Amino acid sequence: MQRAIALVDCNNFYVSCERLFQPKLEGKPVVVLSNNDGCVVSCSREIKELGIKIGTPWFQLRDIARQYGIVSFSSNYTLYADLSNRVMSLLSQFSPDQEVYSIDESFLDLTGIPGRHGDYGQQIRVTIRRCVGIPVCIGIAPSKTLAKLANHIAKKQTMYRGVCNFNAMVAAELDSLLSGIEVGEVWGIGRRITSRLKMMGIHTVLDLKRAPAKRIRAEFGVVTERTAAELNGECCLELEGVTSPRQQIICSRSFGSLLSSLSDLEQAVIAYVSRAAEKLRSERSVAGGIQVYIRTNPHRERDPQYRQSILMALSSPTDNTRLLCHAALTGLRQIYRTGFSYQKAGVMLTEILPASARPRSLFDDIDAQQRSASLMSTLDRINRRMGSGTMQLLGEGLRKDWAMKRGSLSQRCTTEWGELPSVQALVECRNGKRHE
DNA sequence: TCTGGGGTCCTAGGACCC
DNA sequence: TCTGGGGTCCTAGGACCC
Repeated sequence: MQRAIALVDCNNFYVSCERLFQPKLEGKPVVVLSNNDGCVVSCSREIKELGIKIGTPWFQLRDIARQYGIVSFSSNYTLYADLSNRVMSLLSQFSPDQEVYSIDESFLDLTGIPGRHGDYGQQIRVTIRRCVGIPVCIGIAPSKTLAKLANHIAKKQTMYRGVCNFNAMVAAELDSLLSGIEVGEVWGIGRRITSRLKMMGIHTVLDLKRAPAKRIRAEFGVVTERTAAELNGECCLELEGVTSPRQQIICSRSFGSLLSSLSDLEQAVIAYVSRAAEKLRSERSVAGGIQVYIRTNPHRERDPQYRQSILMALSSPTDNTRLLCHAALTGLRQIYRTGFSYQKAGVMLTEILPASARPRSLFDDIDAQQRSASLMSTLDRINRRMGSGTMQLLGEGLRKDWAMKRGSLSQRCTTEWGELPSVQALVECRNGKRHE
């Protein structure tokens, strides 16, 4: 039986989330910005039509934004994560085998599901739109890589009405579609490989599909070889149903303004370690090492530049925020240099293993460990219930001059009682939808 | 003035061993 | 003068993804 893998991808996901509660923004140019309102990370169709690309620094768009009345939002991850969960949970009802690939994408295995998969795809679209309000497009194909491309076409070519099924096409039709797509659009073919492929005369997806496997292997390695095989309909990448525990947890951020004092950096590092440790405990894991790094702003070429990182081993793997902070601060003091303006710091938890597999030592202080575990779980419970950051280490500081800028943040409409939309706003939402 | 954050996998090369 | 071959493990860095 032919494999049928569907890729469901939300359209301009962050922008769609914002529009959901402000339907008057339908048809208007809207962008969502990264942390610190730095770069564009999601943009509406109207923005793409203006030639603006994802990743463009926002300050470079100030003039054009005024000219075209662009509406901008700071990123509201609480809102996006909640709406994503709703989409994913609905999608899980359409297939026994789902891989949630990212916040706005999910693979579904449709192999063996009876009926025409194109119709099934339309049914999925309508359901997501009606129940959550987010528009999605769907690509269906025998491999994940081809499903990605089918999705790309479903988004670009309106004649497919949001669902493109490669499995329903004859070979010549498919090849003609593939010959019209640049090779850089392929999942797994990034900027570097694209330019090297082009030097070899491989420009389109069809060119890569037809390239000799041995040559691709020799030039680019096993990963790209697999990608090419997937283009030929060979399914090399299986769906990964259960998410395996992470191997590293990173928390890093640029500061709202440049920092130079060690004490400011210490506050930020304590805050980042706290976030990372919270994630670690939520996965019931412990970490054996913690890496800290700091850097100046590489874009300010005239300023003296410095970047350094250090990996600290822990005497025994732990999930305790205070122990992790102690290691991180020891490291930070070793790499800190005076005379620089720092723009960013980060911490990375490594050597992660399940808490149940933590090695025991003869010298473990069982009492102290139990007290620490109970302190941490109380901390997490309070912050889950009362909101993140309700209870924190004093070392994070209270003023947080370094905290990131989020100038145009929307409400957390679906997760905070205090930020629920008013009845009137909801009526406006509904009326807005009717006009579509 | 202002340029994000969080991940994974693979490979090359060095250290070390027999 | 001529200096092997094969294996493992670790780390840093590159490339990719959203």
